Amino acid sequence: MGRNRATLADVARKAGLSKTAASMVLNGREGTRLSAEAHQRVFAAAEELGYRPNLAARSLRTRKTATIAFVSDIVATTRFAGDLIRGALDAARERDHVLLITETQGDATFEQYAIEAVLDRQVDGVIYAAMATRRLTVPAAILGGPVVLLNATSPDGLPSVVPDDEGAGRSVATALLELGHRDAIALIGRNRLKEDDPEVSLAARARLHGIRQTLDEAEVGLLAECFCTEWLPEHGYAAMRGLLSKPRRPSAIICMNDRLAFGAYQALGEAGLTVPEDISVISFDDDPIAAWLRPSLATTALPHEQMGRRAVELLLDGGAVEPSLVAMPLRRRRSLAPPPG
Amino acid sequence: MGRNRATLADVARKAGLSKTAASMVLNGREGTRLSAEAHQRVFAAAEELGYRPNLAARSLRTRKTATIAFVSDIVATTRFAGDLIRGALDAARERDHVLLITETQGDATFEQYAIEAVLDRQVDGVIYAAMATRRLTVPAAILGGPVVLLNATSPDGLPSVVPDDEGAGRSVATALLELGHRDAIALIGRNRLKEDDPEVSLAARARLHGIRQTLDEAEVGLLAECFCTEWLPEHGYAAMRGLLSKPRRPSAIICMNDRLAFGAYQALGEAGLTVPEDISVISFDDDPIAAWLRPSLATTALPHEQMGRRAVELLLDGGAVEPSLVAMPLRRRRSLAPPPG
DNA sequence: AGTGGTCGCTAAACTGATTTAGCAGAGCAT
DNA sequence: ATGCTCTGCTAAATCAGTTTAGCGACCACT
Repeated sequence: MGRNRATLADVARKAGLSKTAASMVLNGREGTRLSAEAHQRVFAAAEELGYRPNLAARSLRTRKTATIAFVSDIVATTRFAGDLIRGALDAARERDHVLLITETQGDATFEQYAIEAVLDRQVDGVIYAAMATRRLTVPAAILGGPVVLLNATSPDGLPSVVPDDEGAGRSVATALLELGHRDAIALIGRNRLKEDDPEVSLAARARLHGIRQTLDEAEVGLLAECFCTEWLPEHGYAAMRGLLSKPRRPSAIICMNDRLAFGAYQALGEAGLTVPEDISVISFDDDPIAAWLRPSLATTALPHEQMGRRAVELLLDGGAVEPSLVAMPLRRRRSLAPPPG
Repeated sequence: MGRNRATLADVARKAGLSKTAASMVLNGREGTRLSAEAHQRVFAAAEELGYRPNLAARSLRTRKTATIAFVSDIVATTRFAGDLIRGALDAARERDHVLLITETQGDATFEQYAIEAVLDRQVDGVIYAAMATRRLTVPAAILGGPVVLLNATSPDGLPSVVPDDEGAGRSVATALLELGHRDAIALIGRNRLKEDDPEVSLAARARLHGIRQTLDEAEVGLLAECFCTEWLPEHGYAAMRGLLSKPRRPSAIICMNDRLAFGAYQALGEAGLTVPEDISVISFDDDPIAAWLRPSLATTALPHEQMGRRAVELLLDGGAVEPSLVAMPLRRRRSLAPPPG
């Protein structure tokens, strides 16, 4: 790859100057007393030779690589990972940096390996990302340089970027209250594990808290709360069937994520009920399926792209130490209507 | 990041040997005449100092970086990208390599930038990936070193890895024939643009060809073929409604991808028809929603993870020049049944 | 005339590895 | 005693940049 590229020495020779002069000119160093003419000659030579610096050589001296490590537990399995990466990629490009991506798959050996691999390559900093918003402990090895946690927080007080799930909970509840829903709001997706163990999830607790807080302020109680062992369509389906078997039918359903809502839609369809005329549905995440459902599903979007971007900014530009909360915008779609009757 | 790491010189000093000796021992060079004792002393010293080589220095000399560039048009917008990357990541790790990921967003300027950024970093090779299987022309700049096309082919005859869409077409048609479907099979998702322009898609034509070939051999014709401007749920929905408005109802539907099938399910549900008792459905991709649908959707899986892996193997280990076809396994699920009546 | 300062530039050191060329000593044959 | 080979090891060059220290020419001032 890239044999016979012109070197700085070539440029210097062609410009009739020393390597030192060429280096200084090309790096735009202030305060050198090189003549305007020398500048021109160097630029012309570099241009003509198609000179591009060898970054390995440069970083050997400067210990900078313009490379950021993006270490995550699981890249692939969530549809969101791509957005996280894309945001980071964009922000990195704007700052002339590039991303070295590795995955630990939640395995300690792989993690060890991944960390060593990136540290050996002298990355300028590490973004340590989790695919589910949660608390985690970062390996000591990377603490030697800048680190930003993405979609995670840590007890070490490292800078971090997380979505504002609590705000999303408030948005969701507010949206229903504004439509006039009061005592017949049901919740699908309670989950003790996710709510109580921050190493599993921070989102569940925050979403629930936001919802509760808003409803409490309006002096509204939940009609029912369904527990689900996982947040998958089948669990949403089962929960919805359970709700429909009860005497009082809810006027609105809040699902803890879109996949649950997808399952709820299926149960509603089978029961011959119509969204939103019979029941409104709203949820969290803005998974692509939310827009594909009929009727389209109102939800609050996980701002993954923005989060990825923010993480890079925090890493390179520095910034706040307290967790950086990124707003989750409400997507108003057709699954919302005033309560029937 | 990684200040005060031990250098090779430190190891050599501690072992009471020269840098040369230390280097040779640590690289396991054959044919050096260094004593067993010298080997031990070097290993011990390296271990004790926690020595890790500075890869910038090494690659300055060797022009190898153990780094592969993964350049793609669009990482984020498809749920599949993650699998492609994951497969590549795994294979790279097994070979002690690491992935530098960049995205061109289909923009020529970004592409130029991305290519320069990775070449400047002296990557050992480039994987050039497309998110939709298609033909493309790779930028001349990367032709200086090893290149593998992933999910794409090029006129240059570069090594490439693509899914076996034609085989998938045959699997799909065969599955229906085996169940006894004959003259009432309809197809959703014909698309002239995708079928005729290889720079847009190679999959559409190949899938169609596989289906046709198998049906022809069984002397079965398609009951109907619906054209769709895009392969999104709404188009599948519209197509399915169209089919249902005709006098003869199909016994089975082949959708060109799972999103179309999702839309078809919605139309079937609204029409009060049951899958698979009234109509069987089968499609392509194995999008996560396929398993989530009720009933679960039979489909042929895009083997993205394997493809990513294969691309890295081809790049590092060399191999066949003709396009490497990766099989698309059939996922038999509940949406299949013999024709009614 | 001597001194000091500024200007415009360069030689050489330095980064941390790999690699080439070759040296000192031992053993052996002549 | 001399020449030869083999063993076990090392000095120094090299990769392509950045950075430090400083050199010679010219000018102004005393």
